[in-house]
Amino acid sequence: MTSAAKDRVRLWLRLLKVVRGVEQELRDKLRREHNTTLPRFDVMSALSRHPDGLKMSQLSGVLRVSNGNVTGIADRLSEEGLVERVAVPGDRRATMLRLTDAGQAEFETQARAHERWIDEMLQGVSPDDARAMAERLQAFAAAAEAENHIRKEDADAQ
Amino acid sequence: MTSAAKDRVRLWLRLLKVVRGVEQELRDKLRREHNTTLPRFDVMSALSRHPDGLKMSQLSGVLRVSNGNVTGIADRLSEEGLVERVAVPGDRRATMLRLTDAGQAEFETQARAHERWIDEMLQGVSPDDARAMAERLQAFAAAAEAENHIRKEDADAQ
DNA sequence: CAAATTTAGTTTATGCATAAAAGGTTTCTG
DNA sequence: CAGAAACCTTTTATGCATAAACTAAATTTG
Repeated sequence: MTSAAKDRVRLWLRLLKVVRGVEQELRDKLRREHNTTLPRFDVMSALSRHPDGLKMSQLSGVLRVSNGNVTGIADRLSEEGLVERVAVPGDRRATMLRLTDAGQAEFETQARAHERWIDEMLQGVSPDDARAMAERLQAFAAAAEAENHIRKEDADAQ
Repeated sequence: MTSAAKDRVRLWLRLLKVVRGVEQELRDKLRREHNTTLPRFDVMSALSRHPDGLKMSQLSGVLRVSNGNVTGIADRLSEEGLVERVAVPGDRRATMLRLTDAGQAEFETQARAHERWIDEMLQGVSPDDARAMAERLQAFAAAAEAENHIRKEDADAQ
């Protein structure tokens, strides 16, 4: 392994460790404090950015997960009255998923906590460092997109 | 949200996107080219660093996953003859898990490919940038460990 | 327009992940 | 040393993730 390869592998292992650690902490907090999960939060977050709702296939496209996956999460959120399935006029195959009023209110609470947790957990990163690293990552992601065909944009972008 | 919080949240979203992208690519390659998965690779990697084997509880500790989780992965690897359960003399509750010769050979092949993939995917990061980011992440992880109680070391460290 | 194809969503089978309960063993302790 | 406590692993129940099969509806096309 060349020295450059070693540097890259080391970076990857650090990235993985930090991201997994923060993600695990977020999962724990969501479970303990809001009785929910990251996948459920992600679904509600996507729906919150599309107040008119999203078709199931659009939702799985935005979240980059499989169709069948979204079915199950939507089932459970729907049982709790946080989302609802709405028929699409003119296409009886499709259904829209959208937040109920209760779901919208619940999500806003969760989203505020989510931002706060991230800011707290990343206190050890100065704003300057945060901007610098975000820029490097952005450049890398753009290059990877072009070259390695790693999937594009959206997801949870602000 | 303060400007500093915005910078941190933006950094987090970028980190998540990049790490998920690379991880997904690794999962796909492991599946397509070696007919295995990241959790299986992680188990074999840990065992490879402990040639005398690890007790199930040590293994779940090192990998930071639950006990029951390791049971299932060990079952499947064992069915394929890649790992074996060995009785622990003097403690009939415990079992050691260790790589078979076939498992060790298979892991070495996979590990070489794994390193190569990472180096390829991270070509867009210069060795200097890689070292700089790794150092920042290391400092952050150390601070988080002390303050936020995010779990400690080992995992897949070189 | 009828048959073939494509599209939208769910269902099924499998694997990974957890928490909680259950099963034996070992160790502690009165 | 006998009962209690702690320990090690597996089992069970639930949720997320995929791929592949399936159902139903819309679209294409001969």
